Order: sequence, then C-alpha cells, then structure tokens
Amino acid sequence: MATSGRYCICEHCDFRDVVFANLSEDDIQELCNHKEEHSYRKGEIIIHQGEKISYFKYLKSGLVKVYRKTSDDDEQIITITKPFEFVSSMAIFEAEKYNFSVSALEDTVVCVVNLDYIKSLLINNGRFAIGLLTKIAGINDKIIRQCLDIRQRNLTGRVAYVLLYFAKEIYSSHLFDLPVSRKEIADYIGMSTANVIRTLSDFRNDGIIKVFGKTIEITDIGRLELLSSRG
Amino acid sequence: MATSGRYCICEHCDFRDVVFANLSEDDIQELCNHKEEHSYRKGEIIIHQGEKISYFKYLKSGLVKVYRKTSDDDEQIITITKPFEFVSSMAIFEAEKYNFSVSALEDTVVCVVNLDYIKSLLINNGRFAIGLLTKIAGINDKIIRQCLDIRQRNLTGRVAYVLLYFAKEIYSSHLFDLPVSRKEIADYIGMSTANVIRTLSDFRNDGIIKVFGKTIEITDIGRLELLSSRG
DNA sequence: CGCGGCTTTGATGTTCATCAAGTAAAGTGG
DNA sequence: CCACTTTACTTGATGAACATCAAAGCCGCG
Repeated sequence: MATSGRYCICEHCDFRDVVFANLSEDDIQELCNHKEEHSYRKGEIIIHQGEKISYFKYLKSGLVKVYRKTSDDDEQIITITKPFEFVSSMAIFEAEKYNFSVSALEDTVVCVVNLDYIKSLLINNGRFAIGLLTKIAGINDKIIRQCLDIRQRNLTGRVAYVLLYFAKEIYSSHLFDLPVSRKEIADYIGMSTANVIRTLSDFRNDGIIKVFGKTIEITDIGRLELLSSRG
Repeated sequence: MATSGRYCICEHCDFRDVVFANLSEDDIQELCNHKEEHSYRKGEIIIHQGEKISYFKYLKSGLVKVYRKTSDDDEQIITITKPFEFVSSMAIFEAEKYNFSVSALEDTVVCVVNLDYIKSLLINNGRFAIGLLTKIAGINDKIIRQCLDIRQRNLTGRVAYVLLYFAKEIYSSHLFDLPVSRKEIADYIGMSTANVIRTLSDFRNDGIIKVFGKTIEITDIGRLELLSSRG
C-alpha cells in the first residue's frame, strides 16, 4: 500500500451521514482514534482473496473492482463500486477470510477500523446496528440485482447495460473514461474479450456511441437503453 | 394462505439457535406474542413482488423458491432455499416493497413477526443485532456466490451444479424428488427448457444419473462433480 | 376417453467462443 | 529520445454451444 496515516477529521466526513449518523460526537471521536486511512494507486490490490478479515473497511474516495478467482485461474468481476459502498461489507461478520479480492481502478483512499471496535459499537448502539444492517442489505441487494440483470441479457444487452452503469451510476455523465480494460469488461459480463470489442464497434458503427481509446461518449442513450432492456 | 394461528412454543424452536440465541427467556416469550404462523400448500405464493414489507418472515419448515419477473414476463429464479434461511432477509430494512416473489415448492410453514418489533429488539439488544447481521450477510453471500457460480458455467456445468445443489444442500441424499419442473430448472440456471432436458438425458445415457419422472438418483457423483467444476 | 400441460427428441438457425493475424499503444532499457 | 518488447486492442474466419421451432409421447385429471 502506498500511504497510510491517522487523521481525525471524521466529524466532517461525508460518510457520517451514510452509516455513522447514529453515533454521538464522542463516539465519532473515538472512532477516529481507532481509524486509519490507506491510499492506493490505480492498479494496487486492497484486499487479497483468502486474507483474514480483521478490519472494517470502507471507501472514502476512488473506484474499485471486487472480483474472485475462478477455478481456471481467470478473474470474475463481482462488482465495480465507488465511495460509501462498502468494501468489506459482504461477509465480515460471518466469514473468517475474504472470499474475494478488491483492487483500485483509480487512486483510492480506504478507511480502516478495527472490527472488534465496530462490534462493540454495534452491541452498545442499536440504532447504529440498524443503520449498518440497512446499508449492508442494500449493497448486497444491489449486487444480487446486478448479477441477475447481467445473467438475463445476451451479449448486446450486457454491453449496453454496463455502459449505462458507468454513465449513470459511476460517472453521472454521457462522456467518461472507461476505468477498465476491454478484458475486464468481458470478465464483468461473462463474455469473451473479442465479442465485447466487436459489440462496442457495432455500437460505434450504428452511431450509438463514440469511442476514442478508453474514452466513451454515449450519443444515443435512448437506443442504448432499448438495447439494454431488449437483450 | 391456507392456515394461520398463534402458537407459543418458540422456546423449543430450532430457530432459537440460529438468530434468536441472544434473546432472554422473557424476550422469547414476547416474541411469541408478536408472532404468527402461516401454512402454505405446495404452489401457493408466500410473498408477491411489489408487496409492502411490514413483517419479518422466516421459514419454519418446507421449501421455497425466490424469484422475480423479468421484463419479458418470464420468471428468473434467484434461489431455492429451505428452513432457517430467511425469506425476508434481503431488503427488509432498506426497501419499501419486495422486489421479488416467494412461493412454496413443498408444504411450508412461515413464521411472521411484526417488523417494528424486530427493530425494537435490535435497538435494545446489540448481540441480537450482530447475530442477525451475521446471518443476513451469510445468506446474501451465499446467493451472490451461487449466482456467480452459475454465470461462470456452461449448460452442462450448470445442470450438474444444480443437481449437486439439490443432493447436497437441500436433501442430503443422492436419491431425491425434484421439487421443480424442468422449466423451473431452466429459469434457475438461465438456459432453455429443451436444453435442460437434453442435458439430463445425456447424463442418464452416460450412466451418471437415473431418472424416473421427477425422481433423480445420482449414481456417479464423482463424474457429476467433475462436470460441475469443468463446465 | 379426451383434453391440456409437461416432457422428450430431432432439425435448424443464431449466438457466441476461439483461433489467428495484424495494428495500435504503452511500457522498458539503452 | 529512440529502438525494442510487451500488452492491449481490433477484425475476420471458423466451429461449438445454445435457442428456437415443431412434432410426438406421456401423464394426470375431469
């Protein structure tokens, strides 16, 4: 990991409203004392599959991919997610070890809190517990929905779906730089790299998108949405 | 729904050990007072997609399928699950309405508790909250893993996977009656009905399984596991 | 019996993966 | 900064995997 350190400015962190809303000022202060921030450069691995879970981790800034190794040593991308959607949400209280990896797609800052401390907060503060439960349930729900959405679609629909995901959920813009390679898109939607590229070319030839390397501009979002819902 | 009523025998319910382990005897008694049991016959719908969420529901006995309607009015089966794996786990605290349906594959008994009462328990009992959080995270994790496992495999691998799922997870036996139609298997693994049947025939011709209508006997589990991991 | 739904199998066409060859881009060492 | 190497991207051709269509068999139920 690139950098790490302690900063006690949690009072002003946007994250407070997300799950830490039910903590008192004192709790926030103590949370700060139990917290560290780690910075990762693009490409660095934040969590290794198989690593022991002993911290509660969440994204402060940046973008990450969550993925797992398949039996034939390929990568299967579970989700691509941005700040305030937890990293370590999925099984921290249940599993001993991470059964997925996380790596930074852009420069990323991760906040790290000792898991036992979070547990003590949960025990002593029921509203905090409900908040966390709600947040985790929502994130998991989104992942499940995405997985089912993808499974339902054919090649064209999947590529359209993932382009819309970047445009709407991640960048809130019709013009954006892909944070992933073509191969990673393929790993994400479960298709071959060649066919992902072919589909992007088709979209380009049909005037639905413009492509300049990693830069994508969606020029006909209506048609893209139609392709996503049809396929 | 077929039958409903109140019974206060929660003290002896197996479910106590699953999530209600951290409740006192008094809490359990009060839980009983807030609880109702509903019985459903095979085929009946327990939860309708779009219905408002106002109860905490869990399976006491039976077997259910969790599914959603796709855009083209088909069914996509999210998971098939048995007692003590929650029904209403996924988004009860986050969403207003169910975004999936649940129906009984076998005669099923569901316990129903007012959601507000569960929330009050969570607020007042942190250990209970952690227990519930852990359980929900585990269930969600399992659904995500299953969805990814299926997406990763081809037709043969998916059919093998689902047969092994029934044999190992649901019935703990190499000999079992399929609780679903061929079409439902297809909806589960995202393949066409015809090809599911074809694959079952292939397995039969290869001496891997025996088929008598809905009854399946796995005669060569080693080969089936190989097909599941390869494909 | 006879009807309707589920199942089975074959034939056909579409979709997709794979292989191969070539081009562009990006990193590497002098 | 340039030559070299490697990695990512692109496109076409081919074959495998899968969906779809159609026809026939089976089984439960009125």
